[in-house]
Amino acid sequence: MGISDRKEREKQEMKKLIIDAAMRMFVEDGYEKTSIRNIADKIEYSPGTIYLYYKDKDELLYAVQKEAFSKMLGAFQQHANSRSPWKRLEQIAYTYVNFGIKHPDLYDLMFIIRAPMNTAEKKGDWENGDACFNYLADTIRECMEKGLLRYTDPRVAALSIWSMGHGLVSLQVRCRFKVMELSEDQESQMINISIKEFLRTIKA
Amino acid sequence: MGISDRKEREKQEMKKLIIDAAMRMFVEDGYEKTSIRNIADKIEYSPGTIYLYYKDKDELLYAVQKEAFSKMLGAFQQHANSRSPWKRLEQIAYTYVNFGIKHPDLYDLMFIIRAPMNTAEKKGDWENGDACFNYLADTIRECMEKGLLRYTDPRVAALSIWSMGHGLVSLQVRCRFKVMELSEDQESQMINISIKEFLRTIKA
DNA sequence: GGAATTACTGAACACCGTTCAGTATATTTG
DNA sequence: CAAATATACTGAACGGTGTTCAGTAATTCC
Repeated sequence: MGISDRKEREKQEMKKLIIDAAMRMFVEDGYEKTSIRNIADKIEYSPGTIYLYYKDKDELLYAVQKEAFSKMLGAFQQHANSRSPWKRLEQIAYTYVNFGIKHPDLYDLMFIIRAPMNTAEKKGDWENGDACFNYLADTIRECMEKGLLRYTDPRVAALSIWSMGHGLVSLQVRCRFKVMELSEDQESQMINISIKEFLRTIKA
Repeated sequence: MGISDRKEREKQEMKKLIIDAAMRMFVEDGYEKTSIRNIADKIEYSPGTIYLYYKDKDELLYAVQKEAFSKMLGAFQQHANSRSPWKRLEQIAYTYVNFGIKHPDLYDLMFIIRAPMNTAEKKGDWENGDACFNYLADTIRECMEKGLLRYTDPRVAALSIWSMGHGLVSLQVRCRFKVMELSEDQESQMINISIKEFLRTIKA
């Protein structure tokens, strides 16, 4: 049946049109200014149309989040691909933090705001972050097999390393380091030193 | 002048009435459902009245945030008061994470949401977190004086320790650990192990 | 070509933060 | 004490939000 094939294809194209517009607005104008109405305006459709393709805003954000994660995975593949598992772990850490600071609005969507996790809850699982998390988890496993890490449980290692990275990024993008009264330069410098020191302390 | 004294007192009482109501709604109904209108309803005033006492919602949240920080300071004083600086540091870490997980909505206000930091920006400084941060910073300084920490810079130490704690809490309250597919029990257990391991690795 | 299906619209609903002319109360002044 | 002034508060209105749905226009089917 050629027609229903085309219909399906058109539906997918429309969904892509929507999340591409959303993604662009997200990066350019920030999360706060990306409303259903604004997205509809941008793609020259009525607000109601968006609801024919996504059940609600949460589901739309979930789709955009997926895109953001594949962008992060790309960054990992490009900047964290050393053959040495330890070196790769270091590269992952720096790439993660750089990504967060360079794309704060995408980082919001991926790790900070509550929004798209309701959809993840409904769907029963949250597949979006899988590939990125496994990139880290696999590297950690490799490191531990070679006895390069001080951890005994790879899950604890992943949880800890991820938390340290996320803590640094999220306190920085949410301006909480303000309390330390550092200059911008000092702040980003100290974040880098923190990563370096942390990696040093977890190394076997 | 007795009358203007009373007027000033009444003004302060009204401000307190507002933030107390806001604080209660925050904890009971969550951040999302705490609107200016709802707060006004609760204290039986019109929405406009609130704007006679707080310039905007951000400034109101800033005031509530202050309360939340004093609550956290109270928790520190109660549960992290060992004479031994190292033990106190450990207590601070556990108290911080417990506080965040026990009061996720207050934690939101203090460290996650963007909101009240605009007011902090305008005021030039962010005094709200001062006391809590200094509680940590002082303990770190004491530890370092006694050579109990592997860090060389106390600021880096504070940044790192705080980030680890915040990373654990915020990924947990925002359900991002979902990707690891752990049971609730496992998750909270691993968070505790992460803290323990982290403290072990930074100990000199 | 006419009927049935599909795609889309845009007004309407119930919220939100915020403003402001108008009113009611309290204080000061003559 | 009465009039004038100052203060405290109201609630409708503005422009925004996410979401729904009756109605319309286009497409596909028979």
